[in-house]
Amino acid sequence: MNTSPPAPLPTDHNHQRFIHHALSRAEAVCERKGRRFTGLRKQVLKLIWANHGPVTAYDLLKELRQEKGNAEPPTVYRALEFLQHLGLIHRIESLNAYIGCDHPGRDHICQFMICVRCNKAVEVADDGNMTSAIQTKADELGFQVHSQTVEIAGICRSCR
Amino acid sequence: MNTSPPAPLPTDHNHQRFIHHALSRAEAVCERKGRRFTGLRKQVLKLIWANHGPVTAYDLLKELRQEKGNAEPPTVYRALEFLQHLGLIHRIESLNAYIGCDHPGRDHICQFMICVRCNKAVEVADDGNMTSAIQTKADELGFQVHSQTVEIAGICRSCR
DNA sequence: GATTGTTTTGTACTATTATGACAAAATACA
DNA sequence: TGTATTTTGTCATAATAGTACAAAACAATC
Repeated sequence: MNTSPPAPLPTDHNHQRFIHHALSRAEAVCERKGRRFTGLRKQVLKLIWANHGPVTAYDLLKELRQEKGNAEPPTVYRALEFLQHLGLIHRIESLNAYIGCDHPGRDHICQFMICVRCNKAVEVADDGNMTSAIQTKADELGFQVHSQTVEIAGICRSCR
Repeated sequence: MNTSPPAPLPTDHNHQRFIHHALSRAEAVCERKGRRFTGLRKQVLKLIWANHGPVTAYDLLKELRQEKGNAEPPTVYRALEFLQHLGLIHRIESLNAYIGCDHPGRDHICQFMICVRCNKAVEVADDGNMTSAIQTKADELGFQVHSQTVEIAGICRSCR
């Protein structure tokens, strides 16, 4: 995944602003929850957003090493865990990869459509249909839902 | 996962018959698709069914070693890949584990409810609601669905 | 501002999950 | 039976993830 450096897309300028926005949002979330948004955590979140798609922990590790010379796996995994707990990023199970969350802040359900061609993943804004279908099924079974992993693989519009 | 030996449940006798049934079904599927249901593949499928829940590849490797003395990872992974391609087993991404398929034979969508307490996973018989919710969303986005991963974590009825 | 307790980070090490490559064996089939 | 194909064995290594403990940074209080 993402073995090439972040592509300088036409939208790159926008993307910069987007990253910046994500970072301030993150700062606010940390503030609100009384957690520290340390340099390291910020750096990792920034790297995640700088990648135009899901990134693996070891991709991030490489990038972190380029930026700060040293870094070991636990450093990355700890930052990822922190960010994930705060809902600032999501882990995509079927890719062993991480991606920034489009609308963090409150607890939310998330679902991804993942393009097998361009490797992009988009977080779907659920209108409630999927979630309620799942909930209905769970209720039938007497199953108490804690969390859900919904990852749809296929070909995205621009790759068809 | 499943570090303890397969528990001799009260239903164990039924379970034996269940395993047997799964194996003959598998044989039929292979027949129909012109693939070989070799001793090794049968053995792996049997081990999967013998476990009362999702099993990891390395769990299977251990068990395989006990039964036949030698075995290396590729042996297990190859068998798993084969079985998965034929729809005889599913991989549960969020657990890095495998489980027998309840109703193999035709291509089908599958969704799991996974209990975080007892580690059992049940394959949900989708009545179409979830799938159609996903399909609707995909259509909106111009996304062509290839496969889906739906894994709901929580507490099952008997663990509540 | 120094002291102390807590949180975060660095670092070495290890565990777990998965694949590549190639030779040997088994099987299908002409 | 001989030959092509598929499957398996085996060794090596890659990729992903976590433990444990020391050092550093920080927060809170005196």
